[in-house]
Amino acid sequence: MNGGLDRPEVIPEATVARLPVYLRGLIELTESGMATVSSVELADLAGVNAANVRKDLSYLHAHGTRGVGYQVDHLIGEISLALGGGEPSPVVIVGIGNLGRALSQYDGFVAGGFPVAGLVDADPAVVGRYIGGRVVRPVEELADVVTESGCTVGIIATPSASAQEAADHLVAAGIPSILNFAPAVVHVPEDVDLRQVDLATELQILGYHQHRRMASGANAGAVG
Amino acid sequence: MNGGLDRPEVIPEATVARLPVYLRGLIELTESGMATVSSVELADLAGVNAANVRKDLSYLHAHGTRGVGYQVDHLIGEISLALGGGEPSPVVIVGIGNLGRALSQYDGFVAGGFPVAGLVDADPAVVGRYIGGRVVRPVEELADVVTESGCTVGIIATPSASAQEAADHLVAAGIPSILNFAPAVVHVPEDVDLRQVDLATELQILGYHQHRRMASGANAGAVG
DNA sequence: GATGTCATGTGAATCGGTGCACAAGCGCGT
DNA sequence: ACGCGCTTGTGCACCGATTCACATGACATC
Repeated sequence: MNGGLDRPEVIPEATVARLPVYLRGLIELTESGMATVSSVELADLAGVNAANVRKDLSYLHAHGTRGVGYQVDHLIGEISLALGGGEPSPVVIVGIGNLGRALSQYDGFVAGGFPVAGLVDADPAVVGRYIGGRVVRPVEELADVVTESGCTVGIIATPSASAQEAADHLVAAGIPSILNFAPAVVHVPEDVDLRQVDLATELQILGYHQHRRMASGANAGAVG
Repeated sequence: MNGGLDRPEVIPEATVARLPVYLRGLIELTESGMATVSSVELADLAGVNAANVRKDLSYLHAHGTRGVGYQVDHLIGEISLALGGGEPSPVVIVGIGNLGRALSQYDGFVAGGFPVAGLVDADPAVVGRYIGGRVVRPVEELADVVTESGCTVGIIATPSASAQEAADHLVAAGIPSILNFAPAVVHVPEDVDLRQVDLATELQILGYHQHRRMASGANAGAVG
């Protein structure tokens, strides 16, 4: 088995989450003209431990040279390959409110290989409007939008109450990967990959730490 | 020691990250008129394991009643208390581009106890404009904005290149909690709490899973 | 060609988190 | 008053992730 492939079958989830950060740092290095990078430098750039970087990279083809470091361009190629094969994955945004509009014009998406290929909304008052040169289509046509543009990623930017409905539409349209910005828990079949980005939750986590810092600071002066 | 307090000194980070999700579910339950909730129901609502819910709640004052469940309103009070003491924490947004504008009008913030108290930007072309009834002030006045409104949370919505500068400004203004939306690693003193919300990274993580699913699906037909 | 310096790659210990499984306990119906 | 069913609270084992520390190995210099 394995057909002669020496690429590891699976990359730990925590490593996958760091690869994009490494990639960004490496691209910066390329622009600075650096040809090689050590694990210590890359760790500093990504804000993690150096041994962690080395172990992460050991899951890829990306072998470094002892005493020298890693070849930046080779590393970029390997990480890009791992993160989707270098093929762009068009995304469709469901829910064109404040957030949806901002996301549809966010240039980080296309730069990262995720061009916005479609906008849909359930509100007839929004359907037909043009946002950044793209027309908003009705949610009923979601399956068509997906078929036409080959979208593989869906972004939910609806109000919380409509999030589950939006997810159901995306799943029905055959979208395998969903990014949910609505502050609501949505359920999807287990073969669909769902990630949650929750601004309010992040703020509340910050609030907890702040609260605790003040409380323990007043009592003991120790923070952790 | 402990002065008679029976509240645990520290709540695990993973638990803290789930508390806001529980809180949202509990508020929904209140609106439905439910007075009590079992760990199984709450777990289903939050999309986690029931034993996990019980263990999480055991870190709070929130004791349930065996055979009955937890009292919804009491639970809401305890979680709110843990997550910042119930006091609203005004936020200041640095960088009023597409994302900053969307965030400044995002109603989830004020609903979660994080009213937007100030907008600042480094671009003179943006300073002075009104967004949702609030004027954009120059970044040089950040310290004044913080002092006037009592902001305790800063949101970085600048381009990546300006993120570190924005963070430095926030730190200098005495902000203890920062939420960074820019796709860049920023460094802050260790007494400052920094959280990263990176849309591009999230998409790339989705891209990895998608890529792997296709690759292993073509070879072995097994997905994990 | 030998040697010293530097950085990779990894074994192993540790830490935090998760989830099962069960004992303890509360309330309701009979 | 008694027992049954339901739910909490938690001990324990498992798992993934992190980090230290060190052996391995390459390059440059003399």
